[in-house]
Amino acid sequence: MNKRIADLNRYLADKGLKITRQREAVAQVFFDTDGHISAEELYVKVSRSYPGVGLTTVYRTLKLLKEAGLAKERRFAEDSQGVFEKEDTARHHDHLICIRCGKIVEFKEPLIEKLQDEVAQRHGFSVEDHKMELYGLCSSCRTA
Amino acid sequence: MNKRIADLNRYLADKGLKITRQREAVAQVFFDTDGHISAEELYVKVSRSYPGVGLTTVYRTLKLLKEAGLAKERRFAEDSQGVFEKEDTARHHDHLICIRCGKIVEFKEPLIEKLQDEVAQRHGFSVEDHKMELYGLCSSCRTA
DNA sequence: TGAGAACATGATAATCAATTTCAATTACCG
DNA sequence: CGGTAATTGAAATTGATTATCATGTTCTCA
Repeated sequence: MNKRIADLNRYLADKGLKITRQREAVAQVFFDTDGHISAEELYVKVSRSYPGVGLTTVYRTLKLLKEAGLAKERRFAEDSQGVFEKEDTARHHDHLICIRCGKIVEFKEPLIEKLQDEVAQRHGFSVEDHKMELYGLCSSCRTA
Repeated sequence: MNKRIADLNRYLADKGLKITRQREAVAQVFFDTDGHISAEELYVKVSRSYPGVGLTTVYRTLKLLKEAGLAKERRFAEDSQGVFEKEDTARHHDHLICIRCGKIVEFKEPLIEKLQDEVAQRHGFSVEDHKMELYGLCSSCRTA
């Protein structure tokens, strides 16, 4: 059915972990979600289709998905809870966030990544990952 | 004595807030600290020179310092603890973080900021602030 | 200068997301 | 199938941060 579910199952098998109803339910709903979702929100969504899955299990499954490289955790505002999004390594992106309405736009800028590598090299670092968030006003909020 | 303490006192006066022993103690120790420090760490440090200042007050003072534009709060990786650093608006910088030893190097790259503005403009955004963190291995950890 | 009003303090309690615990349940290897 | 190790979910716990509140301090203005 789903390539990503298969990826997860392969990861579980490799680690000697088990494929359970709950894990498949959480993963399925997560993979069907676009954009960002918190553990709490995902829990509510999963409960609708597959009642009886606990919040604890949602947290645990998200952790597994991260370990398997299938999900990525983000933390936008400095006070909020973590949110998760599908990891698509082929399409790494950064975020543009409106400080008034909260709108989030994803973008990718290879030139910036190239410069990041250069800067890191200058300091003797190799870059494994990065996080870049631009905070500002979107067009609607600017004219309003 | 200290220009920054004066800045803080001016801010407090403007807001109708009061200059207290505790606020000066926390601010003084904070301004004497280079790099990043958590509220808890600052509390310990303050307690050595000025015993009897509560953790609650350290949190409250750091919040004031942020509001006054004299401190900046950061949250690296997915660590749940926020850290603070002196804000020197004339020298905004980003961070290079070693994922093995935790070493943090600050850097500034005007070219990247120029590109950020361009990307934002393309999406109708104005940029007010940004956060960029590069995660990788420092030279010592790479060769170890 | 001194009294009063407003603000600040600090111990403790409360919050909130996230993790741990643990007894009961389930997957899966042979 | 049977046994064992992994998994589950409810509840308890953690860890960082914030709110509460009675008491103490600062600062204004007469």
